[in-house]
Amino acid sequence: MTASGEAARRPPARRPTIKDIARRAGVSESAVSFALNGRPGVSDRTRTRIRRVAQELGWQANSAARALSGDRADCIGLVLARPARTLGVESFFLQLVSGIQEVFSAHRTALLLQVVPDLAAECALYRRWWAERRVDGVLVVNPRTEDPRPRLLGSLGLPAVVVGGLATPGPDSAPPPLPTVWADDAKAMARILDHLHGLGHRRIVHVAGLPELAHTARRIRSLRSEAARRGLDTRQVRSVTTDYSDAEGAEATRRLLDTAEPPTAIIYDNDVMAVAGASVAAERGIPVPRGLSIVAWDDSPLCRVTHPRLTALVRDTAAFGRLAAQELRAVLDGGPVRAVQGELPHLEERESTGAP
Amino acid sequence: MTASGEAARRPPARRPTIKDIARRAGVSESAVSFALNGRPGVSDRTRTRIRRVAQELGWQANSAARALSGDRADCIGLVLARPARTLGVESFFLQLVSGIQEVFSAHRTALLLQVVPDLAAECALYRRWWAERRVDGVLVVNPRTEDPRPRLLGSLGLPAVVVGGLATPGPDSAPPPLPTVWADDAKAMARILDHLHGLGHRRIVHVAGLPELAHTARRIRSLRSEAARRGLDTRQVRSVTTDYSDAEGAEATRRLLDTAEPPTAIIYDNDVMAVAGASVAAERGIPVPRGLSIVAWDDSPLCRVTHPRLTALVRDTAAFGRLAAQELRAVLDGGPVRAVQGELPHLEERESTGAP
DNA sequence: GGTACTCACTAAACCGCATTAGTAGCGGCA
DNA sequence: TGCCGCTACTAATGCGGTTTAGTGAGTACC
Repeated sequence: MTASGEAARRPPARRPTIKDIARRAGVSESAVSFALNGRPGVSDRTRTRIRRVAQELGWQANSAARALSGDRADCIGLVLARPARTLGVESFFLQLVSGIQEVFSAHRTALLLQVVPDLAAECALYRRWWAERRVDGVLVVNPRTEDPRPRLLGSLGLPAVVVGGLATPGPDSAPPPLPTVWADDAKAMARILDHLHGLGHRRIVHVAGLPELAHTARRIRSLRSEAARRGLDTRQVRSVTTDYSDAEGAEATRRLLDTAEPPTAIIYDNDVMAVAGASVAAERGIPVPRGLSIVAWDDSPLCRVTHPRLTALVRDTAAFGRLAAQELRAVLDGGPVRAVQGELPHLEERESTGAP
Repeated sequence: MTASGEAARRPPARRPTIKDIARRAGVSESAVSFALNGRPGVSDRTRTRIRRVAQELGWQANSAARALSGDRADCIGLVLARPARTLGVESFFLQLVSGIQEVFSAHRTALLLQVVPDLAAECALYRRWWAERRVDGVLVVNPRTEDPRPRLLGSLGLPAVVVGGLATPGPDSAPPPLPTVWADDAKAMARILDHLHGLGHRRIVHVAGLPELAHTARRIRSLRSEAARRGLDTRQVRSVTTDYSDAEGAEATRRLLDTAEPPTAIIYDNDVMAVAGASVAAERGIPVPRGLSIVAWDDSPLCRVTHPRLTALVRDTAAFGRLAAQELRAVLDGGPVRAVQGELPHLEERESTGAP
């Protein structure tokens, strides 16, 4: 159903160019360019006058023209390769984007965001952006254990920063390392185990996310080594993987609770699964934390609205986004390839964890 | 803490231009342009040959050059004016963005996303994008009851589509109407009231979102008129407003339950507040739905992980995004200013609603 | 056989800016 | 007086496309 209206399109105001400024200030276009870009070649008096005229006209450089002559796009890209199904359950991405923006908007650099169905589409998009010179660089999220992206971006020469840990290179020879910002999942996992082990838990299961993601692998590895270090039985302290959805989180919980020796504590890799797990416990009449302790990896309002409230690993995701953005800026400025570590998350102990 | 590495920057492959294609195909640059854009002026034989060469070289038009000469940016913008605090609690935006992308990526048009703190910053950004010719058009979200954006965008001549209902014009004279895609909140509210009233509820409160948003006003108005139509007491069927956060949702619920005649049903304007409300009921030992029925406006995994699961108004947000994107495309193609209606949401009846 | 017309293509201008290569004017200095 | 070097500018070129204005060859027509 539509209601038509008049197009009523008044001719839009013409956007001023440096030519307009030049004419109005009585100087050449080059003088204007020098003046506005802080280049030498004009007197202070003239520079001030030109700047005032530009201000009056509300001039802003045409981004296309600037990109064409300057060989920059003043734009960076972020691709989200995700099945639509799991999109937007977590607050993670908007927070991250928000942090990224904070840094780049200060540099008049825009953020191109694209959601694609899978990794192949993501790679194709990088190729296109590169060929089109759409972006000056990209932020790569969700690094995988076998990741084709570092190799591709390296060969294209498209500056990139990997967000969330080092992507493990693919099988064929050594790809160029990409600059990275990462969180210390090992220490975070150790922190959680300290907490649970200290409370007396010996049967602890980690309901992890997608197995192909690098950070999932890191967390699983870390759980195993931390368990070993504490002399815990690795059949009773282990990880299972899911697709991050509430459905699989609940399903995994049911399966775990149905075993002969069910875990006394479960660590969920995101907030949604943790809440789903708590819900399964409630459905079975298992008291939390007495019958089952629950930890959520990543805090959110969700963790605070359940009963009991969920103990959660709190990260400042926006800060992580800022860090990633700063690193990409540094790389664009010709900085070295580095691996920068984000701040260590802390465990917010709430009522969902206690002695078994 | 950082670990340095070698810059190891191999000289990136040079990106091919039409000049390269022209040289290799033995024709002029104009011929290449004609051939690749489907313009007349080259024979079919030559056209095919040029296309093959372009393919071989992996050529893609430099977006800046095309934007400069074609006076388009092949890019649309979306600004999110939100305090960082309330960012990303709802799944709404990523879903919307995902739908928008689907349409625009098919047209090789990119999406520029920016998060800003407030409306003033949003307006400033529109001005800048316009002056910089960064975008061909924008999608305006969260229309307000008194909204400066239609007037601004109209005066700039920056094509725009308002997502989520007609923005009520500001006080000073009539601003140009903007094309819109909207959801019928009135019918949706009527549907919810049908359900609750049919179950026997007479004291129904609507915990709404931010009062300055146009859709909040529409829902409040609609609740009032629907209540009147059914002869319900408007002191017992009413709305209260919040900032959408779990905290205010919980707080509002507490206040409501503390009154002499507490509501027997509450309608929450988002999923997070609904879950928070359910949590407050649990904390007070009020059984849901026997002691309190709960409806969430917008479904999400959250509504399915609580106990009992929440009755929710289900909208296909990605589809709404697609619709908005299609409308903006139409406007960019010179279509008329219209108000297009999205599909009517449906009420998913779950266990959180029942007879009082 | 000359003119008109079409076809397939090339040359050149242009989009708005950055940058490089001049150039005019002037003071200093031998 | 002539030359140098500096300042403050202007002219011209290029970025990579699109588009307009030619241009030469071939064909149709009288």
